[in-house]
Amino acid sequence: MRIVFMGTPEFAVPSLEKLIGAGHTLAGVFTQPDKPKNRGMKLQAPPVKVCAQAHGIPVYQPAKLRDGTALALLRELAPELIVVAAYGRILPQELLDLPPLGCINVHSSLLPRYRGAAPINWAILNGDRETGVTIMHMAAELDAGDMILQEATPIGPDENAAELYARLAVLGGDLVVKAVEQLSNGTAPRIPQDPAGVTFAPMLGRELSPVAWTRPAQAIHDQVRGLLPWPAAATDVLTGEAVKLFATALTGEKTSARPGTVVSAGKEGIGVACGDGQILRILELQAPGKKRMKAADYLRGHPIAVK
RNA sequence: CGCGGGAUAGAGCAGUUUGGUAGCUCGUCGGGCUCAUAACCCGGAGGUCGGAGGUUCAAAUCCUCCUCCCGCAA
Repeated sequence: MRIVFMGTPEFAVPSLEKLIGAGHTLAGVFTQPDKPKNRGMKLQAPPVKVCAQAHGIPVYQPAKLRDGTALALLRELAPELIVVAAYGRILPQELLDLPPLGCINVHSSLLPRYRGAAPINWAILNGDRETGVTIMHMAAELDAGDMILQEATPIGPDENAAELYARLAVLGGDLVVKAVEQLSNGTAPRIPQDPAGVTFAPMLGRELSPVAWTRPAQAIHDQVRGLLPWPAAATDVLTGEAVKLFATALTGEKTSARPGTVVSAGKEGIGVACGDGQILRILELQAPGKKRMKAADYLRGHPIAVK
């Protein structure tokens, strides 16, 4: 099938690669323009661009989708179907209407739950035990279109959002290939989303980082896992400066210490008292200006007083 | 030229201001103690102090340039 692919970050790469692998004709790839990012404000090419170029597929990075040039370009490319995966822009109706088979989207949640920008993170932050990937038709309203395929996967008790992100990206790639196949032979279902089950997953922000140790250990464990790789949970109970937490472990051990108290520090990690009386063990952290390291390594150069 | 921090033994850090024999905690190796141990005691190995120049009798330390890493901001 003749397809135009639209996507930007790492999440979209497996979908693109699997569509190529399935033998489809990629007429073109749309991705966000290179943007000045990071230290030194260097221009950074989106992962999808790198992947597309490696396969010799023409890459387009329009700054605007509504000035007519994108529409003209798409007419020229004449795709039967547009596949979108984390493109990061809203497609105007005129683009949605262009391909004969329409536009489909790879979304990393079990819709109608978690419409929006950060579904993977919110599934973990809320303590969900499973999530998944949905392939759906695109509608004017964000992530609200009729569903074609959906696949669930359990969330591991210690799995973090970065790991889950990678898994769902692959799952989404497999699923989108199936959906394209069904669309091409006319067997694709259209399952409306149940309005009663709709929830939203807004973009993450730095304000989610600070850990409130008065919360239960499980909730903090979820926070640490859900906010990776960015913005990451952070706490200042160790040294007074904000330290990012990359990995924690539930111990099941009880303490009567006040929440936020450091009750142990050794090669097992750093134990901190939580609101429900349980001890949460910090396994991996990152101090300002430092690299991410195991808690035991951190302790060698930064002795911590245990109360 | 967006702002800032950093690179010293396998790991994490101190030492740099005020140049003068390379230090701490841990790991590692050997020995000892012990019913036993991730505990304790004794001893050892391991570092061109990120790289290249410069100043100096002498540079981890002062000057110049480079490479890589991290935080903020976007």
